Amino acid sequence: MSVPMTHAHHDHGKCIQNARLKADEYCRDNALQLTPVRKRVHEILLGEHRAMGAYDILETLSEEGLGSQPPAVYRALDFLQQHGFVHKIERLNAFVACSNPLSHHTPAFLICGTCKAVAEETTTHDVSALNATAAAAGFDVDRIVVEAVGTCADCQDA
Amino acid sequence: MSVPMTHAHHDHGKCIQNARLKADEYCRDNALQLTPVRKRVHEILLGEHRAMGAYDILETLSEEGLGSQPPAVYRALDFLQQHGFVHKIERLNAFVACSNPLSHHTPAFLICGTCKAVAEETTTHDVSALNATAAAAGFDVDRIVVEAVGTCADCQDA
DNA sequence: TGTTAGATGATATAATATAACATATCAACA
DNA sequence: TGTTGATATGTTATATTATATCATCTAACA
Repeated sequence: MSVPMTHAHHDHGKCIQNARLKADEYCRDNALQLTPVRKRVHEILLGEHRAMGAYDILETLSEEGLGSQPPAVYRALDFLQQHGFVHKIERLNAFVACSNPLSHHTPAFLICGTCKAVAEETTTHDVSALNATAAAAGFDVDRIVVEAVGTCADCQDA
Repeated sequence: MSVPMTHAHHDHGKCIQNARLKADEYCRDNALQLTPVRKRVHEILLGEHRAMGAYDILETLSEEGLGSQPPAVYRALDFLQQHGFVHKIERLNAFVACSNPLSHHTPAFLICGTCKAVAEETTTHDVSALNATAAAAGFDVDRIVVEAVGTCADCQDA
């Protein structure tokens, strides 16, 4: 599994630090503005390591004086998604930090319906199979979403 | 491709008729109530052959005196989803009639971002790959959502 | 006939997301 | 220097999607 479900299974601090550095570097190299709001939204998501609703994020931003209205957070999320630092979990209308940024992958998510933890997997041949079907139909694929909803190991135990 | 993107490519009337009969039969056999609202919602979705928002469906229901408030349509949709006659397209917060009901499949959808047409594919080994990964992580999968967003052949031509 | 289970009616509100327009910042360049 | 253009943010309002809650109805059946 590329990313464990819980914090206990990996060095969370290191993982966050790494993601932050990658974002910094990428934005510098590509003349993108990693503004305070954008940076902070990224950090908040990295810190949680699970799917968060836009309004949950907004609450934190608001407390910190970084914006109090929905557009603030949605704009930051758009930016982060666009550049691959954040994924939207369609099933939950919520967002997670990408655990493997800058790799242009098609992610698959394991979403725990109980605790909302989200594990990001890298898809393998599955996507190419769908791509082939699509191509046969003359369908031009932009983006593929793969989401599995279920129960994570921790929640099964409990 | 299991289902063409447009009406022109298949006998739409037959396809609708078949789906209706299956629903009738299944509900009769399982002592489920295929009430007028439920039946009508199913028909509306079958007739469109693309993803529709709950409030679009509600508008039609309302005109026909079958219910004027959101719960009416959401309840019908819940019922139809639960029994496999309708799928929710998470990406669009919209609903489509299942094109292959009663087969307990894990569908994959090709969603045209332009015309909202939705083609339902049957997934192949892709899902089992994800299931294997999930199992390795001790994750118990309930349901898998596979959605590809892009442009259908018709919209590319135009 | 009373009870119950499933369905619907009705009211209210929650949760998610965007439109539209104003303002600010800052770098490029005439 | 001052203007312009591109990008980001502020602000107000509203659109869109979805659910909670409680009342009522109806048919089956003990």
